[in-house]
Amino acid sequence: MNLSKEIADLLLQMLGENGTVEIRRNDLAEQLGCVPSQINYVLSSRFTPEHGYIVESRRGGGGYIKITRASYNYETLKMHLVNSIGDEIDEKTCRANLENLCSSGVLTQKDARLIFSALRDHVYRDVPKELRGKLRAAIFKQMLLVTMQ
Amino acid sequence: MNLSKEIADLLLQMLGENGTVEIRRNDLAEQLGCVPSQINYVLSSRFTPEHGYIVESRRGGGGYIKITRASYNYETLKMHLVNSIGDEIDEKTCRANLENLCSSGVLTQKDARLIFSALRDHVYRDVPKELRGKLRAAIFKQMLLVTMQ
DNA sequence: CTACTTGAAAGTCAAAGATAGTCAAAGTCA
DNA sequence: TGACTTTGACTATCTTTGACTTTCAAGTAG
Repeated sequence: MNLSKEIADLLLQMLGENGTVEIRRNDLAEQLGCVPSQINYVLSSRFTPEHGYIVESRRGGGGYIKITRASYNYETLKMHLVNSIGDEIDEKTCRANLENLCSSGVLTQKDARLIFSALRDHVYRDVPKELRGKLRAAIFKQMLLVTMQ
Repeated sequence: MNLSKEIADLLLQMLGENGTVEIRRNDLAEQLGCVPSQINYVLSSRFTPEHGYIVESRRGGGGYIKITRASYNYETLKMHLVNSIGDEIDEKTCRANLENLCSSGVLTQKDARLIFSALRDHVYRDVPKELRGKLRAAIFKQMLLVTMQ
């Protein structure tokens, strides 16, 4: 298992039931034996708003990083989604969106997996590159509309 | 016996009872004394949805390739189905197939509607005509495998 | 009180490292 | 000959690291 995943798992565990943690970046890095900026990498790759998290921080003496699991209501989620999909979309963003919908209980794991299977890169192998994103977005929206109706 | 077959056999053995393996491409290649891309060849020629497998992967540090076999009970049914779809398919045929699956209790109405939404003609407007059928077939198969998993 | 200084955080970014994917040329075998 | 296989150069993506930058709180001088 790689470092980033370990860090992410640790943070997830610390988030726990409460859904919030506050860390000191340098302390955590030392405890884990990595460079501090690795923490930033993990945060920016796995604790984004699309993944359903809000990250706040403060520099200087007494600085901190605070992670909060966002709990949106159904309407907000829908609006966020509709706005975030746009004209084209890539596999990664689809996955993040679906995970978010899942963890907030809007979609079941099963539906999410099903939808995702239609959005996987390798399915679009034969489609001209410049079309892939557009087509994926069209299919994604279509399916979301159907599940959420 | 050729290399590809050996690799395939090894993977099958590793899939074992569990029906799932996770490998590191480069390690396996080295262990087998072949180039890494040979693994990709085996996967794309023998572990396709038509064969009843789902392949996921990730690049970069800690990267992996994960192979999952669709569950044993449904295997025959699924393979039959997926294989009967062929290389391309049109909207009407998809609908007929889905209705069939529904009425024989293999799929729920809800799943069928969801799947169908990704196969509708108008979604493929911008795709070159000669590609539509192929793409639709690829997506259909992928989704069927995932729902019936 | 205000302005400046200083040290303690966190942030940014780009280079290097670690994997996997793609593609086409060459080889093999029925 | 045609389908399948093997190979390797090149590409794409994800991770790790560290040098450098920015921000903040607290202390200090005027």
